[in-house]
Amino acid sequence: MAAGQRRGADTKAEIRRVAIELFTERGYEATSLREIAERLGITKAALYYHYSSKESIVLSIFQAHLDALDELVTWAREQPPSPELRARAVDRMIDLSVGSGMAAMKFAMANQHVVRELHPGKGERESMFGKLTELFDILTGPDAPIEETLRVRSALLSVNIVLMAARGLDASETAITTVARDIAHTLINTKNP
Amino acid sequence: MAAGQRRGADTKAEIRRVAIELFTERGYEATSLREIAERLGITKAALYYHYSSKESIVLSIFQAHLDALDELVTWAREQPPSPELRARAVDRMIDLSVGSGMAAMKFAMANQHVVRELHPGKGERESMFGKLTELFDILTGPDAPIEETLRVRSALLSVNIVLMAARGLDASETAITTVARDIAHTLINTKNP
Amino acid sequence: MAAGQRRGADTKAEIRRVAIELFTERGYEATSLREIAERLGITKAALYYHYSSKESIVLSIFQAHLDALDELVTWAREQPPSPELRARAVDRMIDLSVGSGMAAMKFAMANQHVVRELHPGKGERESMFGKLTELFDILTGPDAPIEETLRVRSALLSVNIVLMAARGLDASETAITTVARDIAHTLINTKNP
Amino acid sequence: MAAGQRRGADTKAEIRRVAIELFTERGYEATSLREIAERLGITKAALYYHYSSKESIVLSIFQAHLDALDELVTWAREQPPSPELRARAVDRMIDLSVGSGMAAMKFAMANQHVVRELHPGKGERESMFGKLTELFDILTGPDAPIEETLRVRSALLSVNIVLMAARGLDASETAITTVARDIAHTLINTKNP
DNA sequence: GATGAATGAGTATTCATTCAT
DNA sequence: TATGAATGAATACTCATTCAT
Repeated sequence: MAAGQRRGADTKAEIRRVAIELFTERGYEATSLREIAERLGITKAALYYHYSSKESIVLSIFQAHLDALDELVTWAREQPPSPELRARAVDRMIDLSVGSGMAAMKFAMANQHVVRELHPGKGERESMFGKLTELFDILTGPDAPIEETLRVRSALLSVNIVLMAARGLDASETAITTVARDIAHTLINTKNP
Repeated sequence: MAAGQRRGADTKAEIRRVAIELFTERGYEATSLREIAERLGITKAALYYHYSSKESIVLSIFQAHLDALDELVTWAREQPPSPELRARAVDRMIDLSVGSGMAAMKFAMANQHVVRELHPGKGERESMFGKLTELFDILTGPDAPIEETLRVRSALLSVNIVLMAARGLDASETAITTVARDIAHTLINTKNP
Repeated sequence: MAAGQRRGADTKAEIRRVAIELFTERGYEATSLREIAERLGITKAALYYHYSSKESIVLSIFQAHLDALDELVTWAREQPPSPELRARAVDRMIDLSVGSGMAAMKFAMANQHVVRELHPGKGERESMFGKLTELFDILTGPDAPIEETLRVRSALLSVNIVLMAARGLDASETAITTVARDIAHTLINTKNP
Repeated sequence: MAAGQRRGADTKAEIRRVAIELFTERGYEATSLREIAERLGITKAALYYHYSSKESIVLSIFQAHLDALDELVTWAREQPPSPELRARAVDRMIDLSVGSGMAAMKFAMANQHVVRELHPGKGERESMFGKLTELFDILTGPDAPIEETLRVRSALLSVNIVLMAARGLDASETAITTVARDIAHTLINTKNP
C-alpha cells in the first residue's frame, strides 16, 4: 500500500545493472522481468515505468556500445587504405571493450540471437552484425583469400575469445585486453605459411 | 484411421536435425517445441514419443560431443607433461569440431547458459565447462602467468572464434579448421613479448 | 520549476471533451486514461486532480442528460393519460438529443453496458435504463399488445436508429432530429395492420 | 493432474455460446477469457487450444452473419433498380436476424467498435460497416435528399431499434421481427411530408 | 508411432489508482 | 495545479508436459 518515490538511488540505472547481469548469466529469454524486479525489490510495473519493454532495457544497455561501433566504422570508412589501418582498427576495436563496453560485449556473446535481431534505428545496416560486417569488409577486400579474411576477422574478435577463455579465472580487465591485443596483432601480422 | 507408423525415415534424427538448426539460429528458449513440430509436420505429442523432454533433445545432440571431449580429457590426463602435449591437445580439440561436432559447437556457442547447466551424468565435473576447465588446467599449471594461461585457453577455443568470424561468409569446414589450427598453433608457440 | 496552473482554459472541460470523443469512438474499456492524458498533453495524475476516477468522468458527461431524462419522466408521470401524451413525450425525448445531449446519446449507444451499470444516485431506479423503462411504462400500460409496446418504445428511441443510420454521412444535427421526429410520429400514429 | 479429452460435448461450440453471451451482456473488453473459461469449467489454456485468440472467437461468431450479409449485398448489386428493390432488400435484411443471426446482431450492437475493427478477410470493404454502406448506397443513390437517405437506412436497421426497445421485455423473436418488418416497410413507403 | 484435448505455471504487458512533493 | 514514481491486480497469450485413445 502507498505508492510514490521510495528509492533515492537512480532506479533506471539499477534496473540496467541487474538486467545486464542476469541476461548475461542466464540468458535473455531465460531471465524474466519478475526475476529482475524481485532482485531489485520493486514490482514488475515499476520496471515498466522506467522502460517500455524488455527489449528496450537491452537497447539501453547496448546503445552506447552500438554508437561507439558506429563511430569506429565511420572512421575506418574514411581512412585511406594503408598497411597500418588494420592495426589501428584492431586497437580501436579492443578499446570498445573497456569499462561498460566489456559488459555489453559479454551480453552480446551470451545472447547472440537477441543481438542479431536488435535493430535500434531504422534499417538493416543498423544492426550490430551489419556494422561489424561493414568493418570486416573495409579491412579485407572481397577478393582476399578466405584464410586471410578469416584471420583478420578473428583478430577483430580477439576480445571475444579471450573473454571465453577467462571464464572462471578472475582475470583483470587489463590482462584480458592485453592478451587480446597481443593475439590480434599476431594474427594480422602472420602470413599464411 | 490407421494412425501410426507413417514416416519411414528416422523421425528421431529428423527431430534432432530441425531442433539443432532452430536452437542454434534462434536460441534454445526462444524455440518452442511447437515450432519444431510444425516444421516437421508432426504434433508436439509426437515429439514426446521420441524424446522425453526438451532438454533430452539437447542432450541427444550433445552426447557424442561430450563423450569425445571426455575421451580427450582422459587422454590428456594420462599424458606425461611434455612440450608437445599442448600442440597435440590443441589438434585433437580442433578435431572435435569436424562433421557433426561442428553443429554441436555452434549450438554451444549460441546457447552458452544452456550448455553450462547441462549435467548429463551426476555431478559438476560432468558438465561441458567442467571438462573444459580440467583440460585447461592440465595444459597450464596453476602457477603459470595469467597471460600464458589465457593464450593457451584461447588456442583451445580457436575454432570458436573462427566460427564467429565466418558468419555470413560461407567458408568451407576445411577452411575454418585450417585457419583455427593455424591460429591455435601460433598462440601456443608465441612467448609473451 | 514552478509547476502548476499552466493551462488557462477549463482543463476539466477539455478532459470531458477528449474523453467522450475517445470513449465513443473506441469504447470505454478500450480507452485508457493514459491515452486521454497523452492526447491532452498532461499526465495521468493530473486527470486525477480533476476527476476522482474513470467512472466519474463518464458520470460528469452523463449527469446533465440523466437529469433531463429525469425531468421528462417526472413530467410524464404527472400528465393525465391523454391521446396526445405520447406525441408530446416523443417530442421531448428527441429534444434531449440536441446540443450536448447528442454526444451523450452517441456515447450511450457505443457503451451500453457501461451505461447500464451507471447508478449515479442510490438504487436501481436511478439508472438510465430504469428511467427509460419507467417512461416506457407510462406510455404503454402493462396490458397493451406487445406489438404496440414495441412500436411506442421504438418511437422513443428513434434518434438512436437515425444516429446509426447517419454514420459516415455527415448529416446535420437538424436533419437527424427532423427525420427522427418524423419516424417517431409515424410510429405512434400507425395502428397494427 | 492428468490431461486428456474429458468433456464429451463440443467444446468449441460451448465456448462460442458462453462467449457470445458474456460479450453481449458485459462487453467484449470487459469480458476476460478467464471468466469465459471459469464459466465453462475449463482452463484458459484450453480456450487457446480451440481458438487462437480472443478475436478469433468473435470472428467465429460473426463469420456466418458476415457471409450472409455479403450474399445480400452481392444480390442487391445485381438487381435492376426497381421500386420493389428496397422492399425486398429490407425483408432480406430482417431475415438475417433470425436464429443465430439475432445473437450476432445483439453482439454487434453492444460492441460496435469491435465490429468496426473486424476485418476478417483482406481489405477495407470486407468489414461489416463497409458492406452495410455498400448496401445503403445501392438503395439510395448519392443525390437522394438526406432525409430520404436517412429513412431508407433506418429501415434497413429497423431490427436494431426494435431490439433495443425489447430489452427487458421478453418479446418473442417473431414479435420482434414482425414489428421490425412493419416499421421498415412503413419507413420506405413514407414520403417526406 | 502418433494424435487430440487438455493443464498448470509461467510470460510480457497494461491499467486504474495513489501519494509525496 | 500538477507530476514522478510507484503499486496490485488484471489481461491476453505461450509453453512444456501429460495421457487416453
